[in-house]
Amino acid sequence: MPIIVDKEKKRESIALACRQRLLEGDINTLTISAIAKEAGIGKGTFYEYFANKEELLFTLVEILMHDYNGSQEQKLSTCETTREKIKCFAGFFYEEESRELRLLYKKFIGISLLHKNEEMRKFQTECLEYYYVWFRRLIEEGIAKGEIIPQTQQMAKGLFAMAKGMFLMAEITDGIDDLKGEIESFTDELFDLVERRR
Amino acid sequence: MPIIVDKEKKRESIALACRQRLLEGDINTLTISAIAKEAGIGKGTFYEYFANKEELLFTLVEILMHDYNGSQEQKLSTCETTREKIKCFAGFFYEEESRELRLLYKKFIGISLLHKNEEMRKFQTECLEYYYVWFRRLIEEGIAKGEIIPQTQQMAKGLFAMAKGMFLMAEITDGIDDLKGEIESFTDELFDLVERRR
Amino acid sequence: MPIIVDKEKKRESIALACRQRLLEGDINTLTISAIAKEAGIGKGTFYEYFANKEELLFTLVEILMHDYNGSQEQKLSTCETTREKIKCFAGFFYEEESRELRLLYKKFIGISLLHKNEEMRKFQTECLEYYYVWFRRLIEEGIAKGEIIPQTQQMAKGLFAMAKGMFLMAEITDGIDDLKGEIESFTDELFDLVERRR
Amino acid sequence: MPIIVDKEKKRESIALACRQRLLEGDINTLTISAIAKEAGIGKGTFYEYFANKEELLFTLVEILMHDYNGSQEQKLSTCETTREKIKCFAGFFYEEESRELRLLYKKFIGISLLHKNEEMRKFQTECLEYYYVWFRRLIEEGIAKGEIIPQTQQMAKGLFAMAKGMFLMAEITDGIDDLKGEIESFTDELFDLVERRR
DNA sequence: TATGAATGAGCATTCATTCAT
DNA sequence: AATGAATGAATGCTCATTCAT
Repeated sequence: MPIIVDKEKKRESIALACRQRLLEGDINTLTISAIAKEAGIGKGTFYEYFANKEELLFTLVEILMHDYNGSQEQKLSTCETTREKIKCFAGFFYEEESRELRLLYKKFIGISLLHKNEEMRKFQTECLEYYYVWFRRLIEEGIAKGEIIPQTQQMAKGLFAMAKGMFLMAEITDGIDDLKGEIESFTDELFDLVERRR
Repeated sequence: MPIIVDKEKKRESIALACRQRLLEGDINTLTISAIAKEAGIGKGTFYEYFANKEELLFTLVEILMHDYNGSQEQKLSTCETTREKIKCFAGFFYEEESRELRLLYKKFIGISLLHKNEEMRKFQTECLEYYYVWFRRLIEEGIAKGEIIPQTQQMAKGLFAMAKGMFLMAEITDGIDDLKGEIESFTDELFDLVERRR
Repeated sequence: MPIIVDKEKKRESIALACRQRLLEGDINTLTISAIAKEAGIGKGTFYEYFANKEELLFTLVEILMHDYNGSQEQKLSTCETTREKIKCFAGFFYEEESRELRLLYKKFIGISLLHKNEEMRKFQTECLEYYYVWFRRLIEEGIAKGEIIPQTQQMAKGLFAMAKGMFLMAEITDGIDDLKGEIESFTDELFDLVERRR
Repeated sequence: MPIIVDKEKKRESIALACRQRLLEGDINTLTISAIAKEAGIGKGTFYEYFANKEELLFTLVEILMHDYNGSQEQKLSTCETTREKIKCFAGFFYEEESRELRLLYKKFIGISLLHKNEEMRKFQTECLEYYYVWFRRLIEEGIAKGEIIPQTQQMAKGLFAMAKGMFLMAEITDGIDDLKGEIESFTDELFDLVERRR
């Protein structure tokens, strides 16, 4: 009888084996040979589990994202005010905890900007949707609790975009020294304006 | 008597010759051979004017940016309110006029996110500074004229980041249908909050 | 009690399972993986029944040839004159009935021409002998019945070669539109010359 | 100023350098690396002159064919009767002189039978046409000179096909010991039948 | 007996870069 | 100054075959 392997488990283990290399270098630097060596498998074996290098990247992001989401959900539940929750949420862009995922995400965006890859686009859209829905729910709760004014709802996407834009600017220029400060201060300013005075 | 060629002029003409190809495809797609053919020069000649492909890209962006800045300056001078000026400024991210420059800029960011290129980083920082200074001046003028409240100053970077983040999200996902609308509506909401009632 | 499988039966069923794929594509296109999938067996199992892909091809040709020979024998028995019999015999090269076998045979010849494969050569020789003996018997009968002159005997191989050559030319060039017509007309011309006037 | 090479000359020299290898082995055996080594060039250089391996094969056949055609034309001019000319023509299939070309031609047919290659088909059709036209002219001359009866014209293609079929059978089976004898004897038999008695 | 996971040798192809002229 | 012929390192990918179970 043949050896039966848990394909999904092995996929993940291969992806995880490349984690360090993928964080350090560019995906183009990571050759199939290197992947195979890193994962301790043969070159041909890689293709038994992935159709191409991009798929490996997807898999890795999915794993890291799944892990992160869990811990993030917990963290959010400890926040009291909406303002805190938003800040906690934005922590993705600067907290140590999400460093790896962030690094990968950054590269993801890079690839997306350079290549017209439909798979990638779909994946990015899904990620965005996922977090955006989450984010909007925070705002809704804030409004429901009377913490913030309803107009804030319209600003949700913009607030979200601000954090992302800030992060990316920080990544590619020397113009932003204190990313956390910048994001939080903008958020605070905005909240000072939209929060109901009580 | 040797023909004296204006090195800089030739550099520009070579870069400009690749404009179309660079807009359409990825920079990796554009081989040195293709550049040479496109510019009507020999492959070896390329290396007389550029050290590598990135340099050609820099040159092209500089040219397009220079052109754009001129027309943008004019346009801004016709705006009356600060709010209008900001919107006009953000037009970079969606106006037809800046389409080409935007496309290139997008690819620029992509490359910057993927590779640790010091040259690139410097260039990006300069670009950012250039526009950011400009942008802040708009805000300052608005405050001076009493159109907006002083706190807006602190929000300048964030507003700027929002537009950029919005643009990039639109580029890599299907989640933003109406980029112009999104940017303008956030700007409007914010201005409604920060504008001094007169 | 182990299940006793008729090895030969299984060989045939595997070969037959690949019939379609073998007719459509090149033998190099048909990978061992594909064979296994097509036959619903494991890749390793293939090697239990065949030493290599060529063997599978042999088996398939043998099966189809055996079937064809049966029906051909019947058909020949309904022909009256030797001329008709020869034509019926040559039908192999253009009749719908033998299409599949012909297609495979063609590929067989292709392989034989490209590779020095002793197995293949033996197989081809046997096939040739088989048909040639048959063919010569037809001629002999014709002579015995007084339909054709004895010299025809010497021409048997040539007539046979003509049909094959015609077929192969038709397969590899656009120079022969009406294969059946060409073969029959040559045969007729020849028979007009060799037939005893009665 | 750059080095200017006669592209056509170099193409031919590369093709010729592979002559031996191509005659000995299969075209699949001849890797690009081997070609490069054989021709004393770099692997990349091969692609400067040929789009793929098939093109190299074409080129080689064209060269050999061109050479052969010249000497064949001469030989034919020394034949007196049409019968002799036909035999001389058929010499292609067994004379020592055409051995190399024949070997290549055989492989050509093999490839054509195995793959649906439009380029190849075109090439084969052209070769066939070329020789066939030549062959038919021989027959026409024979008729004009009153050596053979007009019906022979109709048999031209068949005679041609016979020689080819005979040759191919000889190549792939052990059934034909004396190719020259077989072709000549069939031709003789036929000529005895079609030649005007004088 | 049957299997399918694992493998790695092997190949075509690309392209930045060099350098003789 | 300009050129383009030459190059070979580098890479993604395929697939027949093996073998532990």
